[in-house]
Amino acid sequence: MQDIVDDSLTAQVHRRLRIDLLRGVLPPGARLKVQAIAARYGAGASPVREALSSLAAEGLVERLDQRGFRAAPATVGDFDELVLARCLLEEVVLRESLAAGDTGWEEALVLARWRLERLPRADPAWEAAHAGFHQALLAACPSPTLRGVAEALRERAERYRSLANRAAYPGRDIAAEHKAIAEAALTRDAAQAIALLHAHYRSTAGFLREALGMRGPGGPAASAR
Amino acid sequence: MQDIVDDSLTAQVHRRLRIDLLRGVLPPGARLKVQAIAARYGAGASPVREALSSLAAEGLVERLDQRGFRAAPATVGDFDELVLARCLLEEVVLRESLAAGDTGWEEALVLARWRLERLPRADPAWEAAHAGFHQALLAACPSPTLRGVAEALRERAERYRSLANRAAYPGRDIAAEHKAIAEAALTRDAAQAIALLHAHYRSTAGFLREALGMRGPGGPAASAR
DNA sequence: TTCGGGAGTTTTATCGATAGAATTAGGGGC
DNA sequence: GCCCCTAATTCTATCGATAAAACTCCCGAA
Repeated sequence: MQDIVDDSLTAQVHRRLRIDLLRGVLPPGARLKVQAIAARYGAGASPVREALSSLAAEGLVERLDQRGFRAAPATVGDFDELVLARCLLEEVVLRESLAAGDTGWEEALVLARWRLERLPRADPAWEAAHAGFHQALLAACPSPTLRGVAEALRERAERYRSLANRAAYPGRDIAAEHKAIAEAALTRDAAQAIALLHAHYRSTAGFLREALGMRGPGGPAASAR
Repeated sequence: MQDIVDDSLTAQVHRRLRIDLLRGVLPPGARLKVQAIAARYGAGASPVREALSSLAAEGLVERLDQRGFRAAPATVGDFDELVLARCLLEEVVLRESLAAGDTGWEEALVLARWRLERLPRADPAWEAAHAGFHQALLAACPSPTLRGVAEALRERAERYRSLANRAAYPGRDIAAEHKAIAEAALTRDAAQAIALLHAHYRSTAGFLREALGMRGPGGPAASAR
């Protein structure tokens, strides 16, 4: 048969817009003209407008006074702040996850790492597996709200990664980093896991900033001991 | 012409809906019929629908598959999780704020506490002053994103407070609690400030849970219809 | 050439109308 | 008397149309 009950047009547009935004198809700062989008996704103005409103609330899109919407801009400042926010937030979320994780969580984590490990970084499924690994890491944190925020921040970060399309990470062994993080997590060594996670993020941030040719002011990733 | 030409209708509706939602005028779980709201706020369906979409993204409203919107339900489970999330999040946000706060931050904090202190709890301006105090506390955290999340959570918490309308806090000296928190913050005693803040939240939570007559897992606080 | 003023052209923000999905109200069967 | 099925009614999800606001571009004055 066909697709699983295509939900509302609004939902479809929302989903597709989000993907295009995260994938960089719609570059930062690009004006999002309602008519154009409506035509592109085969919908009227109402669903598009609704989807854009949601995305604006989520922060992926910006609303200009009386001038419509545009893709959220990407700047060094925003990026650095994003990294900082992730480090600070995941510090507690990871800690709580380690404190509350049970056997099921451990197994899911092992599985997630296995799936990530066996995929080459070039595989299109790698992104999803990577996201899965990081999610599994935090999955046991008892606050869905905070896990949700962490997830939202991860998405924003992935957008930057897409923008620095296929940036290579010379001389870096990401698999090893993930392995180390997973091990620290499984042995419930919170301090170590957090330190490794932070290093992981900061390292990626460094490469990305480089690849994006971003530099100059914007406020360095502050000090998060 | 400086008729502060209220921004777009969508924005107006959004603002008013949010207020009514936070104030409990629109009780948890209440169906939010587009037409009714449109009529109430003197607008067409489009602006209302857009506003509702945003609010849904913000979590104040829920979207039912093909059945419209309804005010986010309020349950013990949600409330407890909210308190937990606030404690965990503000633990780092407050810590970073204390670490980064400069003289200006200190002065703003002192001022905020002064304003709060001189207002009787019954004064309609108390809520705002209270919000101001807690914001001032976190204001120096270098991550606007996390401050924003903290603020969003505070709003959700205030919604619960409204629902437990004019609940008294017998035998509790809130002013003293604020004073202690402010002092710990000003002396940069992070551990102490965090402990006091957590106690402050948990204490309020206890009274609220009581006042709302919430007990039993997931029990709804209201049933609309 | 440079700057300010319009006229003309896009786009946005909203409205009113309309298929259709859902919910409710009735009427028989069992 | 209780439950199921169909008709009537209520709302939601969308479309197409339309003032109003915001850009463009071209032109003439300095």
